Amino acid sequence: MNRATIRDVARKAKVSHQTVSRVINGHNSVTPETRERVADAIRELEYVPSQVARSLSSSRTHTLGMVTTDVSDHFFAEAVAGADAEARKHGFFLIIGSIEPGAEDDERTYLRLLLERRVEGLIIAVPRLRLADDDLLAGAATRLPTVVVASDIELPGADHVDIDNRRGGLEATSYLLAQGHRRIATITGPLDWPSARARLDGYRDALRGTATAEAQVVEPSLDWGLESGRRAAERLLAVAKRPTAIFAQSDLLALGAIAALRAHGLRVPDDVSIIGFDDIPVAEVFDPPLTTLRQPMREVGELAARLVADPHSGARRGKSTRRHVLRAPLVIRGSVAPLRIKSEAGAGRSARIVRASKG
Amino acid sequence: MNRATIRDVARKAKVSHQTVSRVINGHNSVTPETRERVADAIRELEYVPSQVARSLSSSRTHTLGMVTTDVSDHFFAEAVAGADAEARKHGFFLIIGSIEPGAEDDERTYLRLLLERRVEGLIIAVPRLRLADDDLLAGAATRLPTVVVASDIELPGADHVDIDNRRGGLEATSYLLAQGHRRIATITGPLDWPSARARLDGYRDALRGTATAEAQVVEPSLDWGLESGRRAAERLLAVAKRPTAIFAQSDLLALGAIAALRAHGLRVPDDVSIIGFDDIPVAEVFDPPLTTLRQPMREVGELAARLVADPHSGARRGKSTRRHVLRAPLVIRGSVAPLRIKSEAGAGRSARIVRASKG
DNA sequence: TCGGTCTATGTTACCGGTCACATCACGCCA
DNA sequence: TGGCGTGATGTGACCGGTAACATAGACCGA
Repeated sequence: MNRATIRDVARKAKVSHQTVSRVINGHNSVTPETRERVADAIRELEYVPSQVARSLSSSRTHTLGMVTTDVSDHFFAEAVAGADAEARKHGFFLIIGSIEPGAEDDERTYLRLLLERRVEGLIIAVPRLRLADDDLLAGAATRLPTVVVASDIELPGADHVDIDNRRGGLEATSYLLAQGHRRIATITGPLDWPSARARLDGYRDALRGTATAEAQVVEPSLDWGLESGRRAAERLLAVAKRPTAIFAQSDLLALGAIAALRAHGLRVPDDVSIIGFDDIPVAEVFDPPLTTLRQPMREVGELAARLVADPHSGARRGKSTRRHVLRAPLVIRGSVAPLRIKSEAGAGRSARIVRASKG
Repeated sequence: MNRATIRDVARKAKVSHQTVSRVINGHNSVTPETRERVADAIRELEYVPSQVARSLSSSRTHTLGMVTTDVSDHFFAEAVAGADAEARKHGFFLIIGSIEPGAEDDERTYLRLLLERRVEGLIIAVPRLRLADDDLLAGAATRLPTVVVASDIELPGADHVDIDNRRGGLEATSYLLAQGHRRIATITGPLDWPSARARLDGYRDALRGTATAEAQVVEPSLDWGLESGRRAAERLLAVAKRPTAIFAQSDLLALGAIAALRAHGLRVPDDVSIIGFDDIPVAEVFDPPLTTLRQPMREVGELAARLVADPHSGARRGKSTRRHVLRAPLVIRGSVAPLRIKSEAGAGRSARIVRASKG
């Protein structure tokens, strides 16, 4: 038994298929009586209109496409959830092509799938996009509203939405400086991520402004994860001049680093201060509660979807590229302490001096 | 400038549109020369075939639909990622209707949207489904392959995939018993979640088998989150007979509880042992590393998609409901210690006795 | 040499809606 | 009373593919 069509309903209600269409779409010029008859037929036949046919004839799919890094990454999942909700508000359906780590070749495949499905807008949330110079993407960006998220690729016709990573890196480091720290290390993310580079730039900006500060950059080989943080911290500990504070570019890196420091008998924040980046859900309940910068990924997703879905708010094809940057606010908790000089007596003083020189 | 159609390509290549169709679909009986000419035309016109038109005429959408609880929940995101990957392996595209907390009325809307888009299979991953008795869902389940995930609703014609929560609850509690604990509390999830009820059943199963054991059930009012865990632990501490071990039904509840215990000067696991459920990414790096049961949500998603996408592996409409249950293995880390009797001397003995009585 | 089979290609209908336009009945006003 | 605007409904084409069948050579064996 196949699904009923609009003509089946029409026959049953003894009207034309067009009248049925009018009822479905809530058109005004239909007699209440007719409307009722049609509604009955729809109910009896369990008729569900075909969006497929509708899309073909109206050439509107009410669908937005999003190509994203693996959604099992919490932050991209947040962005997806935000975009999804916002898209729906504008009457769009979001369909997602999620790229698994290691399957980066799929980027093109998924993009193509989305285009074949005639999405009416495109959100590209793949930080290390291989498609940057791809014709398919370039063509898409000129055809439909396109927003690039968390990536610095140049895509004519596309808007960009991103976290202000550089400023975030600057603020994280400045905060450590303000707490009196001078020997401040950073554990970066993988430097092929634009966000990692931007945070590193911010870190350097901050240190540049402070003559006495010493930089120490550790780049983890692999990813943003715990294990990388742990290993990076191990490397820091092997150095003669141990830092008094660490800016870890992700919360997981921070947590991994804390674990490694603990394993070496160091206390956080008493011996070493740590600041993260992300504000993952457990950051708050960790011991110590992690001081970090909150990445508003949900808002990023929402903004991206709004730009794509709402023709009035930008991302119109052909328009020049606009950059929307969202700030990552500092969340102060317990993993950063003022610098303590060796003798207990000097503990508070150092911090006070810093504050004085700042204000 | 509108997208080129198959007939535009045909005109340019001086063949019929059918021949173009043949080339696109890799049909064999086309001269290499013709194929080449068509391919050139496709390239020049930047032709991308319309999946919409294709679906309409072939009545195949190659699309699976998934209705899920908010994907910003890590575990559902995992399930979605698994289902997505598996669906793709079978040549399907997964489209998702994610229900935001508080917008449960959307369940029906999204289900309907999926049906309008003529999905060829359905994955329902909403633990507390309001649609349980809905005609729309019932009709869908008889029409297309349907799998219900992590829910105990009865849906004729649908397969079920779930974690073995009861066994998980049993094993968590048994492990605490095996460590010598007798006063064991549980912090449940919200009891309108089937998984929470099943874990509670498992907990009771375990205690029933041990005459000397004492149960203590705390149900958090709201959710599975940190704050609920914290509050639940507070309530436990207010009781005269303090438990020596706690089975928290989620890792976040566990972490929240640990935070509360610490705030009261209690050490984990020295004063109170805690076991969680989930194995979230940070469980491993927490201090102490959390002993917990790993929920293989990715596998759940994969299995669900496989059942729906592969007609040979079940979920055929009309067939009787099958139940597939995945085990949640125990992951032993550092948040559970053997029961210590007040006097330090007795510490190890208690645990030894238990082990002996068990083997 | 001729019908039969196979290959390459073309022709036409069809999928299930929407769109543009046609039609018809009715009421109103000059 | 006739013309016209308007509301309710119907008709046929069309969206861009696929499916089924038709056709025209080429090859092949009897």
